[in-house]
Amino acid sequence: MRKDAQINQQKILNAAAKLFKERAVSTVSMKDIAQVAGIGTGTLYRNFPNKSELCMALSLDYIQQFITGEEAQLHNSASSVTKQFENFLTRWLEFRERRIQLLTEIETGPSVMSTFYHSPLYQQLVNLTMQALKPISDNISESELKFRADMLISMLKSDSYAYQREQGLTREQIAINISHLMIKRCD
Amino acid sequence: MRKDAQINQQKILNAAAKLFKERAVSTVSMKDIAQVAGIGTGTLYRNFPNKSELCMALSLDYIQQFITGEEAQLHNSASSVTKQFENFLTRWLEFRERRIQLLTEIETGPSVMSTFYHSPLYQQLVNLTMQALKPISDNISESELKFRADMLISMLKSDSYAYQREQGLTREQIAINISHLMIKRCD
DNA sequence: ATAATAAACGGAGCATACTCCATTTGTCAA
DNA sequence: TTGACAAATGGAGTATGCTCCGTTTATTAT
Repeated sequence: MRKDAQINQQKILNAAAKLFKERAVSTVSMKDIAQVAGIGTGTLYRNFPNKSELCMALSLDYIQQFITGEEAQLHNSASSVTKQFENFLTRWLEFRERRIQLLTEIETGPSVMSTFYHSPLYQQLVNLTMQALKPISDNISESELKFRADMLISMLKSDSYAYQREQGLTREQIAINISHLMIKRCD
Repeated sequence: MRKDAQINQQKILNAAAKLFKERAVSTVSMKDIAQVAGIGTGTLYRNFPNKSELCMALSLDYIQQFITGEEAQLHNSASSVTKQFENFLTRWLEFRERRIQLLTEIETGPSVMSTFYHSPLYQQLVNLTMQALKPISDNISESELKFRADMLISMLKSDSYAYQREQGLTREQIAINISHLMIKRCD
């Protein structure tokens, strides 16, 4: 990679981060970002083919941090597996709320779902979710575990989650409902 | 409502249906639709505030038919509740595949998720899904049943479903995995 | 019939995502 | 150092969703 290209990529990321701090992500246009970065829109689009992918790049750090934090927690088992799973869900929902604008942009990108699902970001998320699901899923094949992780992530996407909140459910109630749904109880 | 307005609304629906038959939904622009309908774009947008809502209006009939058909089936119990639920899922997935373009347009509309979730279309879907879930969900509150219906619909949205198919799962495998997930088994 | 008015019309115009390609620039072999 | 060229640049241009508002039209009261 040429040196100027690398510099421009950094300029873009800085400009986007700056603008996203100042105003709502959805109100920042690609032109704005190019302008603040001091480059042409063509250059912006070569680096990031669309706004969603730019947001993905910006989310990488955050997600990384979340995952690292969770992997540390996962085996600090101070409570029942059920409680542990509920806590994991709650923290994931907290994270979503904190980064809701970026995540919404990523998840609603035009045809970017195809990109998102094939990104390392998604892979890492699936791996973490599988680890969280494993203790509460006895006798389950690896492929079915993967399926459930995909479904769990799908259930908690921005739109769906926002709708549940709007219906009056709290974060905790959602976490509990989800855990009831995912945990095989035999009462 | 003024007579001319009603006529124009019908002209729009006809034009859209015609164009959507001829080429992919995503390649048909609102301008195209207005042109074929023989009206101005302003008129088009007064009738349908965006493409997603136009697609919703066009889907109404299809969904209605599906729901009517299912309500007839639901109580024709020739098999176990589990099998019945699996069949319901399979038919829902068949329906999705047949109408995938319209449904994708509806589900990925910009900020239209808020509209979609509050549409009668979604309410009907939730009601049907709740009916299908009820026999396999013992001792569950009405609100939790609603939650599960929401989640089931969320899991099977276009993006998520397309991803699973791409991963190599067949429609039947997806139906089975979902039913494993939703049914409380105590083996 | 006619006038008054609210409702609907339509297309010019705007904003924004994204593309195209003539021009510039960094890199590297000779 | 210099020449050649692949790589990168940038902004004009295109497509499309959507809005605004001056004009037209259906309806209703008189």
